[in-house]
Parts: sequence; C-alpha cells; structure tokens
Amino acid sequence: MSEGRAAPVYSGENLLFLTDEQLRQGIEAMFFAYRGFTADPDRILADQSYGRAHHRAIHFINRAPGTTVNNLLAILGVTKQSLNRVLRALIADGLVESRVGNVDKRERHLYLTEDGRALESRLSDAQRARMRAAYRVAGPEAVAGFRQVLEAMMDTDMRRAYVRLRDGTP
Amino acid sequence: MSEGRAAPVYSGENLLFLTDEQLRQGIEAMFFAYRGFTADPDRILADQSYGRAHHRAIHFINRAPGTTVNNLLAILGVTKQSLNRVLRALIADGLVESRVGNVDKRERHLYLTEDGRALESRLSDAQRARMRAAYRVAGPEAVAGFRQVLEAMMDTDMRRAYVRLRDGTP
DNA sequence: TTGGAATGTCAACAAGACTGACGTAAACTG
DNA sequence: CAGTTTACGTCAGTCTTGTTGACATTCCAA
Repeated sequence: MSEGRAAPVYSGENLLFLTDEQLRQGIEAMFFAYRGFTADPDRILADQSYGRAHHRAIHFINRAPGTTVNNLLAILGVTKQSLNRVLRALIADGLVESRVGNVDKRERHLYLTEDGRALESRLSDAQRARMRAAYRVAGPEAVAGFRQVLEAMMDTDMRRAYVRLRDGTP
Repeated sequence: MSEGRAAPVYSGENLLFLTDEQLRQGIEAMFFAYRGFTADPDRILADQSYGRAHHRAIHFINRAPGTTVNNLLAILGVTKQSLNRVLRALIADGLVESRVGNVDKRERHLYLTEDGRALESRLSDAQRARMRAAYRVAGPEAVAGFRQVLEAMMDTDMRRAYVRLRDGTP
C-alpha cells in the first residue's frame, strides 16, 4: 500500500499501523476518483437540460423497473420535493412513465420509456467504459478489494439497499 | 466477485468476462459508498454555516499549506468565483489566512489558522474513523485493490494531482 | 513602456438540495 | 364506519454551490 517506510505487519483481522497519512490518501483517492466517475455522464447531460439528479433517477428506475416513488426516495436519499421536480421533468419529456399501482392505488410505479432507455444506455455506456478500463488496469484481485472496501464504507441502510439491488432480492 | 454463474476465468492482464451487471454493481457501490464517505463531515458541518465545499477547501489547504488560489482551483475543479465565496467566508471567520505572495504579488498563499486546524481535525477525524473501520473490515489486500481501482478511475489531471499530494512532490 | 496574460475579487444568476404547509386519494384500524 | 395513517403531488421560500460577466491589480514580454 505504501512504500518508503518499514513494512507494517498486518495480523489477521487485527489490521494495525494504519497511519493518518495512509487514511488521508484513501480519502483523497475517493474524492478524485468520484470526480472521474461522474465526469462522462455529466458531459453528456451538459447539453440537455438535465443534471446528475436526473441521471441518478434514470439509473435506478432502469435498475428496478416498476419501483415506487417512495422506494426511489429511500435509495437516492433526497426529499420527495427534490425528486418530484426531477421526475416531473422526465415524465413531461416522455423518458419516464408513471403507472398507478394495481394493488395499492396510492403508489406510482415508474418505468423508463423507449426514449428513457436510450438515454440510460448512452449514460451508462460511458460510465461502464470507464469502470471497465479501471478494472482492467487494476486487475481482478484489486476489483474484489475495491468492492469490499466500498461496501464496508456504506451506512447500514445504504448497504442494505445496495445488496438488495445487487442480489435482485426485493 | 459474483457467485451463481460459471466462474469467469481471469488471465493475467487480460481481464475478461466483465459483464455489464458486474460493472453496474461497481457503479452502484461507488454511489452508495460516496454517500457514507461524506456523511460524517456533512453532519458536523450542518450545524455551522458551512458545507461540503468549505470542507474540501479546508482539507486541501491543510494538506498543502501555502498553496495558491489557482492551485486550489485546479485541485477542486471549480471556478475561481465559486472557490472565492468559500474562501471569503473562511477568511472572514478566521479559519484561513491569505498572504500576498512575496515573489509574485498577484498570488495569495493560503494557510489554516489555529481555529482552522481545529475544525479540520474534527472533520477529518470523523472521516478517517470511517475509513479506518472500512479498511479493518475489508483487510489489507482489499485496501490495496481499492486504491488501485480508484487511481485507475481518475482523469489524468486528477491522477497527477493525487500522486503529487500523495508523494509530497510539488 | 505598453499591451496582453495571469491572478484574484465582486455581482448576479441558475441548479438542485432543503424545510414547511397543504391537498387528495387510498388504505388501514379500532 | 369514522378517524388515522400512508403515498404522492405541489406551492412557496431558503440555502449551498455551481456558473458567467465585469473589473482591478500585477507581471511580463515585445
């Protein structure tokens, strides 16, 4: 992890000698990497009148078609007013369809339209290309570690949401 | 990385069988983890009249004392006007000191004051604690992989800035 | 020495987040 | 069945943080 000083001894689950400096580097790595992570979709959306908020909504609607507004709210971690502004625009532009629930008519189930899926593809193609390139450079073991650390960094609620999406267990 | 389907064969630097699904999981991991990553400092700053932008400025001024505004601009990736608002507040509140450059009087060199360092500590203590916990859960090999993937995900400019800070080579 | 480039500041504006209040419809519950 | 809770939408107002545009100061090179 870091050269130039006496190699720290890691023993089992007792991971020691994590200097503030090492942690700080991890923090900065997160900061700079997240910028890269969002750069490509941001560029694509810059032309349109959409932003990162729209991208997030589109991503998760695509990921869990038929999800309810409340569900999306919990995943995105924003207020319903904030999400509503975004959804209103996407629905008005015909990228998202909102269907009243069959069993519970209070609920609205959200789906991407053909156009919505098209935009989603453009956005996630760009993001996946970068992720794929990074994965290739770093190698498979690094990828596994990457995922482990990220998962450990999440809040409990978010980890639950993440795992649920990952495993497709509603 | 993923169970439930035929184990993909990874061969040397030729990392294959990266399904869209696997990449998508990486993308979502980044999204959820970044939320956790910023949660603690955000909570601390919520009381004060500061936000994430102030945190970022404080972090990097602490990291590279005497840095110029232009320098900070490049690292943070915002416009100078945007940074200026943040700096103005921090200077007015006595957390940051701005000294006119000796050799080039157009430049302002930025330093944290005693109070600035105190807030920096509070913020980064919280963030480091989470990072440390995540590192401990994931283990040292995972941490190495984590850092590798993040570095590979950065834009070239950001990777340069990151390495420069990490290695302390101005 | 003068005009352009670089550095930084001030002012006005836009996006996107937030809170608070309110309304409607549907579901649940004693 | 009446009252309460839940799910969703909306209006209004505020705050943070990003943007452009205009401008002052300083440096440097033709």
